[in-house]
Amino acid sequence: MDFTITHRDPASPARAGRLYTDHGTVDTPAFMAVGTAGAVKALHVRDLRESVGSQIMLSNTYHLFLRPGVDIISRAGGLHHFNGWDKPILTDSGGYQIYSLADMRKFTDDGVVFQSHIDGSKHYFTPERAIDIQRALGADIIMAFDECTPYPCDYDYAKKSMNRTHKWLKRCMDHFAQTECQHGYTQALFPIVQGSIYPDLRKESAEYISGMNAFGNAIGGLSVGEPARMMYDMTRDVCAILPDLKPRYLMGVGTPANILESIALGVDMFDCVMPTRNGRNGMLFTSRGIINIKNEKWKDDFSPLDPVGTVFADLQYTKAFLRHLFVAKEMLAAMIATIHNLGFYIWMMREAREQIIQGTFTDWKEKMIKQFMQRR
RNA sequence: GGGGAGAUACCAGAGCGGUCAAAUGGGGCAGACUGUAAAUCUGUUGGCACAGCCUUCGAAGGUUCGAAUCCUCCUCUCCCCA
Repeated sequence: MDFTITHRDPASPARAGRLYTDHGTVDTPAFMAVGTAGAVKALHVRDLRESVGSQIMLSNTYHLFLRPGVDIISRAGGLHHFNGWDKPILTDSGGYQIYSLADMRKFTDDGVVFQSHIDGSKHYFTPERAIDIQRALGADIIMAFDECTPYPCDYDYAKKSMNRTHKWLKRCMDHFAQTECQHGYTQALFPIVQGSIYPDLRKESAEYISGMNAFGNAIGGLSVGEPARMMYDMTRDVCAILPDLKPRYLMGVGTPANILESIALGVDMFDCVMPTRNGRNGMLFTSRGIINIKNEKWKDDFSPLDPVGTVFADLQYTKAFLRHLFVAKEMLAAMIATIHNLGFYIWMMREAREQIIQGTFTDWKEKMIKQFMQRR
């Protein structure tokens, strides 16, 4: 695996690069579509690849562990073989579920007991186990087992949690070094910076994480409800410390504006459920702003979804028809919205990359963000 | 022809003398959603000069301090028997 920065924006820390994996190349800045259970909801891998143009997708250790189970995926030859996506995959470690399933978990001395959201059964995750599972799943990039703190989070807890994440990281790194991918290709482990919204904790965490000398590094614990300003401040502080030549991954971000601002701070990789989930709920990200396609005002708007969109569905379907599909609760509504939104996100990343290469990123970014501020 | 049941807000359907502008579903409208417990959740859904007032429960009369709820009559619907 390799990562090269090919261009730098003259007016900001933004950079364009290439991430090389055994399953192909990822141009950065990159957005990863979220396929929690091994599938991007409402989308075929063929459309993810050919229509949307994704180069990498994300899946979740916790969900795949519960269903269908690690053994099945391992016997299938790894997640790539199981779900038919032969390009790069990143798996989250289950750390986020410690946060989102907060009322169904219990910390012990060296791990976390989870209660399954599916059937209530109890399962024990440790850093070592999270690595073992991700070795068996076989994603190209795997994540350290961390705790994502909520917002707001008091200082003492943030510090305690950060220290626990650091201890877990050490165990993840050690266990990672002692094990191998089960499917014959290279995997990289990304550690995760925590520290909530406290600059000194973020600094401490970023320094600790940098010292682990991993292939790439992630920033976690943001976009959990804090003001965007805070998120940018934390991201800026952390990026200033993380190794310049290694990929930086801002986990769970975000809105188009969040992503563009974070690219400008030197982030290379993103993932977010927003284009898929919000799409299924009727929110469309278009080149002319954000729209709620379920609103009555679109009922007789026979213009294409996005006249300058890059996905076939953008010209194939009208706003009025897609609104009708949502109102009628047709499955096709979710499919069209998903392919459109992901197409938009991927287009935006390609364009951002191109603007960095051309040296015009900063001006372009400002113009784009103004467009996203407007709701139509 | 005989016997019975019923008409309530956009729809279905509770309510059966005051705490009813009227439960609950559905539908409509709007909002939320950031490493997915989410094809989900929340709000709202008679009018207005909106902590109050006005007009509503098939129509018209009546009883009562007070009626969607009781009585009379009218109109319409459905069911059973022949």
